[in-house]
Amino acid sequence: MVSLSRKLILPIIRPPLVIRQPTKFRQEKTPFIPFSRLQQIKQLESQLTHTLDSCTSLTKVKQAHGYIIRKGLCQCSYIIAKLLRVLAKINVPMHAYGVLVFSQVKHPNPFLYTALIRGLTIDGLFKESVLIYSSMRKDGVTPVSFPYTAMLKACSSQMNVHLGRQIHGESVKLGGFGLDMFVGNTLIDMYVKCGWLDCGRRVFDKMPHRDLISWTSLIVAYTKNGDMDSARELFDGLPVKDMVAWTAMVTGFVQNAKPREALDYFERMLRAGVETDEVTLVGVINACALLGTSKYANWVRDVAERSGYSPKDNVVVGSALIDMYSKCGSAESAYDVFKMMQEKNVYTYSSMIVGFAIHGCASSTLELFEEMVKKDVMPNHVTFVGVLTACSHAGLVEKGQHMFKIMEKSYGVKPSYDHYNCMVDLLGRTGRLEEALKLIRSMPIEPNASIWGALLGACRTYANPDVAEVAARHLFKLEPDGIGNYILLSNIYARAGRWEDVSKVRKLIREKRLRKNPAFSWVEGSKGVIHEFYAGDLTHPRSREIDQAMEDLVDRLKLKGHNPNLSCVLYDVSDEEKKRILINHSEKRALAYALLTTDDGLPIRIVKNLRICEDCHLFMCGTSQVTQRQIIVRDNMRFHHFHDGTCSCRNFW
DNA sequence: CTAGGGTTAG
Repeated sequence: MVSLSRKLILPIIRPPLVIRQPTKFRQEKTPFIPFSRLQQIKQLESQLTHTLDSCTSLTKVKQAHGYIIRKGLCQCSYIIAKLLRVLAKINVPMHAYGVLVFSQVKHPNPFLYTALIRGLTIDGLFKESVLIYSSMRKDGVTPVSFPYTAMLKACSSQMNVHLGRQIHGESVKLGGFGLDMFVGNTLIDMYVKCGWLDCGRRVFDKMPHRDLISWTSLIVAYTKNGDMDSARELFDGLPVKDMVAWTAMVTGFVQNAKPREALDYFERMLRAGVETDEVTLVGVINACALLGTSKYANWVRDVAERSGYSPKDNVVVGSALIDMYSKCGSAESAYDVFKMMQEKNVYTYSSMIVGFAIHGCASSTLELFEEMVKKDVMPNHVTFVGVLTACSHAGLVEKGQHMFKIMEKSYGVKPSYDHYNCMVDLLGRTGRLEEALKLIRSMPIEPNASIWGALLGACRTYANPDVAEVAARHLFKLEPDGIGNYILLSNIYARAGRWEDVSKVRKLIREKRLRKNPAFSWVEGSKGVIHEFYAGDLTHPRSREIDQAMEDLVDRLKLKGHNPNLSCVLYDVSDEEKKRILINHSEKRALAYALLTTDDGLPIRIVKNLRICEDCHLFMCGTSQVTQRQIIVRDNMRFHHFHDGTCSCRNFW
């Protein structure tokens, strides 16, 4: 008891970063072998390594093994370990042939055990790895850290913290390297992957020597947890920052939807003279995709080209660029990138297919799908989300149903929640609400909140409070705190004129003390400066001018017969107050600012975090007519291209 | 051996 409590109150030690030293292994006692034979073996080993490396199929590996046996080296752990690593590399399952070859070695060394454990882990054969591990323990093999790291990784993939801890304990007892950098880093990673971040942190704090990898592991753990402040704190304390650490910060901000911070870190990284590679660039490209502005899109493409990563010969950068351009509102630029790419894989095709789909280019989507199949690129679940979405936007119900029916039979893609979602949307969009409900009830998997949400959304468009009530009942059970569901239901009741039900839902919202997310929009002003507008926030330095521009615009719209749609305001306030709330919606203020500051010929691109409301949608239509400016709004759902009084979404969104 | 990455609708 005493020693335990003393252990617990040990102060946290934070030794300085050390540059990694080459690991020292204990020398095993080897039998006497004449020098000439030793030289011969060495030569053979390097020759065999080379042969194994060039194996691309199981047959070739088997041939190589035959040769190894003939040369009398089938007992050599080094060579057999190499063989197992090659099997893993060419995706041959370990359990049949690999285990057989392994079992022929009488005294496997730790590296051979490690290779087998790793291979089994890749195949997801956890029990088998544990078995191999215990037989190694029984053999009393000279302890080195490799097999322990491999086992910790296996435990992490199985989320088995308990066994991981035990194995770590054994590594401490046996070899005393329980907190060396490899084992420690893997242990941190295991804790983090299993959601035990604080334990990971404790290991980090206890490690006597840490390298950049320890630091980066933990930084990434914090970013994945949404805790950018802790990540930043750790990162700031890092005396030497390399490309990977910087990239971890950049992508961390991207994953937490903070594109401007991501770009800020990227610039600091460049200023610090750190090199970038394709992984960094993908992070930066994604940041620009989040921003959704064309200027940054072109800028990052230029950066990529100049750093030697052109979409022409880099499939990862190319695919990321396609996704970015379509999210920045330009399916054309996305397709330009697509066309110039030499290598195209499933990511490339899927990105482009989804890109066409969200821009409403259904025929291009379907053509591209055919092309992909013809070129033997196997479509996956994401590809089908794109295809079904395209059918949905274009009202191609039969085509969509057909694709849904054949996706598993012809392409082996099992319909998932995402696909059912698309189908509910497809049916709901054309008003087939009962059919959609029937589909949901026939699902082999339990329908989740987003499925019922898709149905509820369709009920809003078709003002069907009866089906809406069914969907809402399930939704309130699955997501009791989802404010959006209550608002939707209330709007549906309102449109059906069921005001008593409206007030019932409003009361529910009040009782649950739910609050709407703050809405905001951003727009690119002159010189690529991005301006953010929050709903009702009048702190922009040019607020006065924006107000003036807004008044002018409202007057011009009134002349054309555009009136505010007061039913978009869910609060019980006077009509005047409703008008005031509507006119302060963030996208309207962003629009007024853009009209004020940008050139006439250019399209106005607005990005907003929530779904655009009906009143703003109408307002944008009207403005595109009276000003003859093209307006592109990206909301959290899709793109709206407003042109001369109409929207590309055909008023379904 | 251990750290950063590309496609998902409404």
